[in-house]
Amino acid sequence: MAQTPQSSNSACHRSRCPVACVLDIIGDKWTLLVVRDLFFGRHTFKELQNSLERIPTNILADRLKRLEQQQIIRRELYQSRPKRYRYHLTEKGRDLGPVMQSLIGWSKKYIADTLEVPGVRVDPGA
Amino acid sequence: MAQTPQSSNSACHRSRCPVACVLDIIGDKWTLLVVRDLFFGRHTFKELQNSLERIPTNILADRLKRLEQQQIIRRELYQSRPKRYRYHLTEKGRDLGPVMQSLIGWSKKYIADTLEVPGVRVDPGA
DNA sequence: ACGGGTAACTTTCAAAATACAAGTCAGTTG
DNA sequence: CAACTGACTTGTATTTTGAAAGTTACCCGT
Repeated sequence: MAQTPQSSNSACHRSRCPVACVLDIIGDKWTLLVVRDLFFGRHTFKELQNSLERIPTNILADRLKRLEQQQIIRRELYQSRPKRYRYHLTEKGRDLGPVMQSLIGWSKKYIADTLEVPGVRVDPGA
Repeated sequence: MAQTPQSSNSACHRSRCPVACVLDIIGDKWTLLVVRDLFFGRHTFKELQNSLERIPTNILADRLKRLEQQQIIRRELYQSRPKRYRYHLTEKGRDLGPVMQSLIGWSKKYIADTLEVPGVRVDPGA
């Protein structure tokens, strides 16, 4: 266990209900889409920005910041002369896989005409 | 199958990704908390309003309206002289159970000091 | 050295969503 | 008839969002 489970729940303000707490972290329209893209092999700001739903760049920057604060993702400098970064899911982030899967399962049952999801791309270097 | 799975996905505007589609429906801070309360035995407007996180009444009214439009819940008049309503999950709504469970699972692993969740109360009359 | 291009953001500002309080409405109870 | 209840609705201030443009740091070709 790398990411210290049971770390301080500073983002948890509305109540101590586990559902409310997790929604305080990922309960919005964009956060889980960023996580989805990280699961599916997009890692740079540009790649995330160019994904299907065209997330506004200010929102993307904000969500990446929050996800990093929550230790759901990690930012890694992969080229230092023009500084370039790559984002990766931590163990805590990868553990959102089941959440993603359950959402996809519900979607496929109840929402028509959704796209086939590619398999999760586990990145080799993590 | 009562709720016609694969019904029109009118709420699905950002993209055809199943994750994006489902987030367009339940991707906000309050919707899943209302669903949680319905799972756990709260059914009237007043009961939902008095739950742990004290959702503002205008937001609650709005979310109930949307959830009903999506056929995730059903509104039932249970007393007609002073009109009183009860809200219930449909099959489509109850099928959000696994989503809720996966969220709770993640929460228990990564967020400290969350409350114990009571078992889901399956209401007898549904 | 200059102009153009790229990645990763940040800033600006209008529009939409949220939060809080108060008000409405139908009916019931004392 | 006055007070109360449940189920909302309305008004308004605050916050978040979204779209576009701007910034910074660097590379490349000429």
